[in-house]
Amino acid sequence: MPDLAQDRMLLPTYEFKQDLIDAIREHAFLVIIGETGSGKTTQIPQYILEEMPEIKKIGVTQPRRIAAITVSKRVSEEQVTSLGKEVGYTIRFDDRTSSTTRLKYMTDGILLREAVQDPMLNQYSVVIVDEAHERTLETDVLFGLLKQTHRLRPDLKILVMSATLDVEKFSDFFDECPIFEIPGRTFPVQIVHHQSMKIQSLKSNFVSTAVETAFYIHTTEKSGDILVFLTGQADIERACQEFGDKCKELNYSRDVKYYEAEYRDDDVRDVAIYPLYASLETMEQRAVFEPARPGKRKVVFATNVAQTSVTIPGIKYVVDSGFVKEKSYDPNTGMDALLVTSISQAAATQRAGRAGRTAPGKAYRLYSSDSYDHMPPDTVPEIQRSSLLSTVLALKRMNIVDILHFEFIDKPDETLVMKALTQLFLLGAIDHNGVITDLGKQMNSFPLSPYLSRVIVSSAIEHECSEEVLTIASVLAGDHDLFRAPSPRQGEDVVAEAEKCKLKLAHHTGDHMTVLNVWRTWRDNDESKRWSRDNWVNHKALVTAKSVRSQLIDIMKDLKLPLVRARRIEIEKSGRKKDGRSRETVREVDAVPILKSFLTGYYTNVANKATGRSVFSHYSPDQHFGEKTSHSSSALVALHLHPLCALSDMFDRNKTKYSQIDWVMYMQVTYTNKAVMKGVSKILLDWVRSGKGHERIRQLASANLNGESAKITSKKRKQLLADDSTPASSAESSDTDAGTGTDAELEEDRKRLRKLEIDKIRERALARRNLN
DNA sequence: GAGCACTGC
Repeated sequence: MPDLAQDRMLLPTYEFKQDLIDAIREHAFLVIIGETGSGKTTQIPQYILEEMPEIKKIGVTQPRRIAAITVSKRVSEEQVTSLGKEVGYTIRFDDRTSSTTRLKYMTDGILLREAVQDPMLNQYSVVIVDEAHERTLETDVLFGLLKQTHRLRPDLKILVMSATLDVEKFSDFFDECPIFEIPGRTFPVQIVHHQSMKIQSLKSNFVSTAVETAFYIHTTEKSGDILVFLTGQADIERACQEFGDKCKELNYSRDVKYYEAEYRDDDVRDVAIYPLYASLETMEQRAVFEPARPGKRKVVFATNVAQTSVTIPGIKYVVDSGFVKEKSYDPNTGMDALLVTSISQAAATQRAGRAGRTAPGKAYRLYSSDSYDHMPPDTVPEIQRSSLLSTVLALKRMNIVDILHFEFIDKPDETLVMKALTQLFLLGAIDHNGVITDLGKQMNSFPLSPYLSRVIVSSAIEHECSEEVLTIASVLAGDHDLFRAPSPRQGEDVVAEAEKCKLKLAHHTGDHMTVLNVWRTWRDNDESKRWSRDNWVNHKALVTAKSVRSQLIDIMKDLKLPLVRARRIEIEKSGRKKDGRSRETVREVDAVPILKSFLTGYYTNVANKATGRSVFSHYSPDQHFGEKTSHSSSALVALHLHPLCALSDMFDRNKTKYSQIDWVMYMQVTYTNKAVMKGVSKILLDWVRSGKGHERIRQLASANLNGESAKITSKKRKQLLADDSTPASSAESSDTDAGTGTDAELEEDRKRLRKLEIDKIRERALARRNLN
């Protein structure tokens, strides 16, 4: 049995133990830099535990659930206690702490939730924010909150731990606190740049270049596994294919001396090729983490999962394409853009570092060192490229009313904040003075987007169908697709079979009721994994939804919101003509109250379909008020159905359902090379017009949403709200109702504007990156 | 006809 106590003394942090303790005693804030393997995450909290008996409780945050679990397990072993006693962890759905817990690892989201309950964080004497360099949305908000808490509770110790060297920003933010540097224990990585390649020209062919480079490494470098960073599933599958083809050629020519000579290391002629991205089934992923068999070289084509979330043992060579797929939220259109962009220097460093975990390594960058020099030093923090709806609501809940002047380490764009405030007002979560309402408080209790929370509340108190809505919301809350799509490689029969399964489960009103159908059929089949597999349903999505659902039920009970089953209605179905009679009545859940509930949250996400076309255009309710408000800017973006949507014509070869679509609501829209909606159901426009929320649009202009009293005049606010980057033509067209002009003319307009909008979105996404 | 990565009382 290994001597854990002795191992601990061998870690780089050990020789700084006393200095660290002294520094923590002396200062309220401390920044600690420690590279991977320094032991900072496991050791420093233990030093405090052991050497500072006056400390009550230590909280350590991690950006990922897995890290919170594994680290706390390790530490409880080192402390020779069982997990959950002195040392424990808390993550969503899993609390392994008790009244005796003095060291608690948790996700940053948990601490954020706790801060809403108790802004003073009274249970903690020390709070440690780990992996601060990742700059997650939650960490950034915690920074601001912790600084505020410190003013009220000067005894609270706050430690920020980060891997990057560029931490002066953290220190500056926390009153220029001292920075402690702990040497890491990684191996040197030699960096090789493709000197004649500019990153701009690489963009069109980085996949093939990456494959060639990996192949070059395989044939010329000594043993050691290869990790190739690409951007997404499509890239990765193509790369695996191309690399495999190249290797086949090579094996075919084994007898030819020329090829033989290319091997520098005779032991690794054979390769095992692995794709790695998050949506891979767990089983398919597992093999990547096992060592390759002797004589084989592992070649892994991966997304950014491999940059932060998972570590693959044995990697000696890294190929860095220089690109990443990055999500950024556009407050003007309310759309998420998911675009391939070049990475930051910090990301490049992190990728290269993956080659030196167990031995000296080598990183091949597909771009020149000049291109590297021109990359932005840091990735834009998440808070500057996300919707701030939940964040702003949580801050308002903590009575932080003036969000625009909240102390963020990096301020989000004002448009981003104003958009969140506007939407929260439209949802009824804040009032005219920017103060949270009772409804807003209820909404904040749910671990969901404020849109979905609004829907749930409404289903309980207005539309009497919370049982069903809860189910649908639980599934939609996760971003797994409910159906799995077969790869075309599996053959036409399989594709057809999958489509048949989906058609069988699809509901004619769209995705919401389809979710309910799938859920109930899954329950009827004992929640069996086999049933999911056979019916091309994503089992994981349902299992996760099940725990979410029971969590939501607990919250409903706390809030005293009733759980009500939706009414059943009798529907006449034309059955088979067995005995000459063709009718049969069935009792079914009434879709109307359910869809109406969803509309209370998503009434600004409504689109209508151009006649005979597959394109939708966004509807702005204020068209009917004859005035233009901020959110009307997206009025003419062309929207497309995601192919997995129940209403997509993929399910309906005769396109009967499809042609009957007039108005729809959607839960989400993402722009990649066009704007694609997910979670789409048919609605009636009257439901929108008669909805409560609709009226709030009119009231918007006179509200002081940020809540800073009279600091911003209403004129100034209108300016802030107005989308001045929208082309004038689009602004005008959004004022005129779709009733004027012929269909053909409108279609022309839409086409033209769609192009403008798309260029704008791309431009803005890029501009935001370059700004920072 | 489409899927970067995380997360939540």
